[in-house]
Amino acid sequence: MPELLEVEFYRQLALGVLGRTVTGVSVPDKKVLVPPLTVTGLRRALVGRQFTSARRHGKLLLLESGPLADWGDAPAGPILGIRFGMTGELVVDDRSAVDRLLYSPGRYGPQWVRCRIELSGGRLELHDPRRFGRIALDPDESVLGPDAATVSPAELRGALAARTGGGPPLKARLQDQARLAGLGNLLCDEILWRAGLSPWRPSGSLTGPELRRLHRHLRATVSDLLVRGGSHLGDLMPERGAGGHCPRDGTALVRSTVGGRTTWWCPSHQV
DNA sequence: CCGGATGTTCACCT
DNA sequence: GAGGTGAACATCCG
Repeated sequence: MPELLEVEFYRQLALGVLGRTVTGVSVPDKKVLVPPLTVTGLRRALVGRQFTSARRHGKLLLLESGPLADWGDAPAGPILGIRFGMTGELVVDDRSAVDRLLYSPGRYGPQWVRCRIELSGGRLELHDPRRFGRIALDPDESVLGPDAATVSPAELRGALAARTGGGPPLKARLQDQARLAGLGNLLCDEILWRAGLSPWRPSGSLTGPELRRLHRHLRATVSDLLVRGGSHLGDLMPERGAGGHCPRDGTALVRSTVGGRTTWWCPSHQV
């Protein structure tokens, strides 16, 4: 997916639908709806309302809807929650937010539109070739940890704290959305590479200075790659593959599986 | 044809 | 209970 950075771009794109009225809903792929949500349920929930805000929590995009009428006491509508899975992309009025994804635009297929919300003057669509994306109403945000883009040093320390032993590998814990929301596979590799920390370090084994260093690089990497335009534009990314070398010291990168995900790291300076 | 892919979840071990 | 592993999901791409 779409990690935190891409979802943030989607959020910015979604700002363009605020204040416009939902006129219809179609769901070419029913699988995207999280049970018990149905097409008619989604339609009844949204048609006639306007989206009032676009928020993001980790990799979850949240579109809040307003009341059906402009009466002062009419209740606000539900929150539309969108998860993008591995290949999901938001398209608003036929515009996408990200230049390059794995299955990227330029290769748009109408067959990949999994959900479409018609709005006055246009539409909001979820494109998703691989069909891991999901849409829910009023998603439970309480299951998510603090957002990685704004996490404080104390919150990061808490997220990495181990209850038993040294804890799981650092990278596995950084990707645990219940502890810290928003980091995915690529961002974690880039952050750990910049911070000079091995993905295998037990998450609870970091010293005070190492925690501060990780926090600094985490925040800096997120803002840096937000400017660059995506998770795939990190310094490590071009070397992240067979035969790749560390851009910092030239050491051959090592491929491991950490927390179930392919991990590329420098055995020389990531300790 | 095969392996792998920016993710989540569940079953099954230890 | 915590944590690890592997598989499943589904589809496309190199």
